[in-house]
Amino acid sequence: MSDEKISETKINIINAAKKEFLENGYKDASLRHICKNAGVTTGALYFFFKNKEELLDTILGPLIDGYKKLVRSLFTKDGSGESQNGDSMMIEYLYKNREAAIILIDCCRGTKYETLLGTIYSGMKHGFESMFRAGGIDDVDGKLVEILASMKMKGYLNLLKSDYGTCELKKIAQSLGAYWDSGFFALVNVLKKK
Amino acid sequence: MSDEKISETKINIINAAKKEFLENGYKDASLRHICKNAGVTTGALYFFFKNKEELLDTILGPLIDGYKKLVRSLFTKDGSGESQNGDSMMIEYLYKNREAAIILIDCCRGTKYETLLGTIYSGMKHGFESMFRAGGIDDVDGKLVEILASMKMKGYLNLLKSDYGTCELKKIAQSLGAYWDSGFFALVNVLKKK
Amino acid sequence: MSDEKISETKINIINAAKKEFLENGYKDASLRHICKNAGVTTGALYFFFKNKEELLDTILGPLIDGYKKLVRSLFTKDGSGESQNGDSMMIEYLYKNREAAIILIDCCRGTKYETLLGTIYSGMKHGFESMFRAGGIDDVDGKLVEILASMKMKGYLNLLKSDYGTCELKKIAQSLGAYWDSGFFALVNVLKKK
Amino acid sequence: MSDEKISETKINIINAAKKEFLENGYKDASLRHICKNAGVTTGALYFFFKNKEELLDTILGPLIDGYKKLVRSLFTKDGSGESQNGDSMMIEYLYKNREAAIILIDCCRGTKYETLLGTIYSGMKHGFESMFRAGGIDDVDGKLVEILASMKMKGYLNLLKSDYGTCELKKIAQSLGAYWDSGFFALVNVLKKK
DNA sequence: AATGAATGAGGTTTCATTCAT
DNA sequence: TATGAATGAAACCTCATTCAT
Repeated sequence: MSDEKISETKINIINAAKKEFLENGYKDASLRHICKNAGVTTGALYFFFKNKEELLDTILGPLIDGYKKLVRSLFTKDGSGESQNGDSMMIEYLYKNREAAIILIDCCRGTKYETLLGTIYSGMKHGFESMFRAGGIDDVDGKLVEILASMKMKGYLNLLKSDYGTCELKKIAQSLGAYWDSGFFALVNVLKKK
Repeated sequence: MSDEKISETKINIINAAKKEFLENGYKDASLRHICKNAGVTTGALYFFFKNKEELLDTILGPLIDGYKKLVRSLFTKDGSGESQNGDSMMIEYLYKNREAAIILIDCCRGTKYETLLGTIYSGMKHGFESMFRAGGIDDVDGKLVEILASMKMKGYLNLLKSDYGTCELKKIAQSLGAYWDSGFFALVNVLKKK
Repeated sequence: MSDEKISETKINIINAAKKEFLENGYKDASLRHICKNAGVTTGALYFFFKNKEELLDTILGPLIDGYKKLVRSLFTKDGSGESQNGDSMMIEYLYKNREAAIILIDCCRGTKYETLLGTIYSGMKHGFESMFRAGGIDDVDGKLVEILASMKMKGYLNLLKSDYGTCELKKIAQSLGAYWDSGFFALVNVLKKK
Repeated sequence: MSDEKISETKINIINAAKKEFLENGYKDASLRHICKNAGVTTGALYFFFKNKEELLDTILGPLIDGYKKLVRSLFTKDGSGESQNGDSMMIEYLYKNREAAIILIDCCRGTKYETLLGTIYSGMKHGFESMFRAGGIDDVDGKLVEILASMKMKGYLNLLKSDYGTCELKKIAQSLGAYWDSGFFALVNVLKKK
């Protein structure tokens, strides 16, 4: 449908960059290595990308655009933004863009994307807090919420790193959902007794 | 008992190194910054440490020795190595050596300690697998186990990063224990039905 | 008379190059910037010009041809080449080709045109020397002459950088002429006393 | 008297840098060339200087400090700051620091020192304007003043580039002084008639 | 007539490391 | 013990230039 032809070289560079970012993180990724693996010289890279950061932007941009769109659509459907169904849609979406998603979550230390990740964490924490309130707990420890959020994110991350087919992925995601839900309700009960 | 007096300079270097490793990770840590913050020159650092790696070894060595000792003692007491009591002892131990523990878990990308971490993960996974077997599930998905282990480790890590007192730490650890246990049993039930 | 139609693209490139040379000097001028500002790609530039140097040649060539012609005509009219009238004709000529003239005088550090500038300086110095001889001074210090010449050239240069209309320009040029002449004769008197 | 020993290597680097700056200007100066000519590697340069700019600062700093001190002392002695005596003291001072002075005046395009040069030009222009007022001309053309100032500065610059002894320098400076003064008064007369 | 892609050298800077003293 | 000096490789990036189309 689209008649934009993306240069093969550019694709090679992007793929080599993805690999390098995944292996070493953004900061420790070497443009030289990327170019060598892509079979081009440094100058070629700089024909397609203004600098290292724009290379990262090119990889993460589409992922983030889609993510924002998905979040918006989830929020307009139901006010919570933290429904179980939303979770599964999110997982499916991220899984379709696995490499970029892993880079965003796990390989962006020290970049501007840390801020975005922080925002996402905030959203997750708000979700947990409203669930705690729904369970009758108003003064939940902030650090505990943070731990829960980070664990959930870590779960997502490792799910992305796996090689499941879409079907098996759903099963695992459901298993994880059961784990999280039961764990959460147990936690609520423990906290209520105090 | 020991009459080895550790030079104050060495201590300064180690402390500066811990801070730098925590902030930037091992690879992005700059020996120059460490030396500057320690108030010494590079030559001094290289008098005490053969190279950057040995500096990391010095920081992580005691932690790892103690860890191995603790694991051995837990295994000789009861065969599982994954008892609730073992968990809490482990948390307490790591919390006593928080800085080194965080460095080991979170700041060693690309170093030989990734292997050790892998071993620790293996241990955790074996623990989970034996618990699954005890719950009547023999063929649990390896990747699922890995996700559970990584989430638990992430929980530990964030616990270590907090600033709880020993007393509060226990409470949080218990809460997390409840979360993990309930989640786990729910998971067993889900998997049994299949 | 001539039926050579100069391509619009070529003109755009030349204009963009003039601007860039004026702002940054020849050496620090970037062909990329020039092309970007001209709205073409590097390939287009290299279709019209063999290299960066030829681009400069194209800009300075006509100026220099005209300059040589003017000098010849001045020399054939009267032998001095340094008459007041010659000065004013020269100023007018350069003012008509201001951009190129400024580039030649002020933006060619490290290029072959430094040699030409040197030749021009030599001409000016010969003029001064013959004026000194006419004033009865045969052994004037060469360095002093050089300073006088460089100052005069700097005066020209700043005149070119101004935005005077032709009429006002003449007034200023006359003022400067008075300055130079009076200064020169005072100088002759000082030197005679020694 | 002073017991600060400046490393020989540092001196070599500074000398090589001065030469390179003088020949190519600051921007086109190559640190690689400087290091090669100083007989060291790039790393050595960065032991002594934070970056290219600091290398320039080190060369120009003392010159500028002395310049400011001299200006202050001239202003406190007599209010004008533009006396003939001040001129000659300034020339002598600059001549003692010729290389740095030439670099400051002629090799700093595009650096922060352009601002300082601008300030110096402003001072010169103010001096000219007050002289014009003293001569009965209140509305002198700003551009004309600028041309006069730039010519004077160019005279200084070429004086600095010469190889006179202190004694001969004074003579030349006096000759130039006569040139400038007579020129100036002639100019005043021309402007009065209008 | 002009584009878009690619090269390779060189730019400034940071790094871990070494070594004479 | 520790300093200060120096190395050389590698980092990101820009440049003038070339070439197939």
